[in-house]
Amino acid sequence: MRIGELAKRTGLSRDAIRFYEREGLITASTSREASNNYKDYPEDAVMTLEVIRDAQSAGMSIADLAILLSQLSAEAGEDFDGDAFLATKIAEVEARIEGSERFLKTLKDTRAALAIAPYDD
Amino acid sequence: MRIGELAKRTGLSRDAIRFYEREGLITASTSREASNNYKDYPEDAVMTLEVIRDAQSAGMSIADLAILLSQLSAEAGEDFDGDAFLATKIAEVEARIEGSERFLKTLKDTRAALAIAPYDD
DNA sequence: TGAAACCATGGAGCAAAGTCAACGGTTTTT
DNA sequence: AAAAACCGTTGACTTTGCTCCATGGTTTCA
Repeated sequence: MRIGELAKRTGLSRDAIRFYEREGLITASTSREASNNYKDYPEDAVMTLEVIRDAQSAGMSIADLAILLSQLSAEAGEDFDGDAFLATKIAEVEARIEGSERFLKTLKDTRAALAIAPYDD
Repeated sequence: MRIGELAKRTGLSRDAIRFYEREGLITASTSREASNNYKDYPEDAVMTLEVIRDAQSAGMSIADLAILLSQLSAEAGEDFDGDAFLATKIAEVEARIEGSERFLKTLKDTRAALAIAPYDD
């Protein structure tokens, strides 16, 4: 598919998608039919971009994602030690979720406190 | 306390603490004993900085935090409508946690997939 | 058959969240 | 009493993750 459709389906801007492509997070075939020089993005780019979105919620950087996505598509048993990297990232994400949940509680408590006596001046 | 101790106790850099102070997230009394011009940070700055840390895990911006912290210390019943703001932020944080958890699952699945057949080439 | 909409590339620009360096003053340590 | 460690202020700089602009070619719609 072309970039416009991909943008529509993911809700990302074309520029963001091109940026991710430059960073190696997704790939597109370019020289296919040779006629125009439009790029052709594979169907699964949609899913990859969704993973990227979630990963950013979790605080992953683009650089980390480039490594992680190569792990995702790795054949089991590369010589690169992806397991240690994955273990580190899992721990980081878990820590972030914990921090986020503490903060969520702070927000909710604050809201409750403000709700109890909203106009007692 | 002085900035050095605060930095040590929170694990933040002095520069980061000064930055947060400039942004209005914490306050320090400056003209106290008039002798030196060192700032004096209150005990509860430690806790505030910990909240800031958690808030950043949750993806809050400094600008949002400035508003939120004023809510935190607000007397119940200000005329500013903090409730709507809090509700929005709660929804945002919840969405982020969900995204993070989806991503965490992706990471764990990936790790498991790589672990099953690590060296079957 | 145009006009409007789409595409690629390259590079400049931007906001956020700090970091770093320099300067001159103050405490603390030795 | 030095030296080392700390403090405040100012302002420039850095990184990250994009966005925006200009240019020029390609499809698609009316």
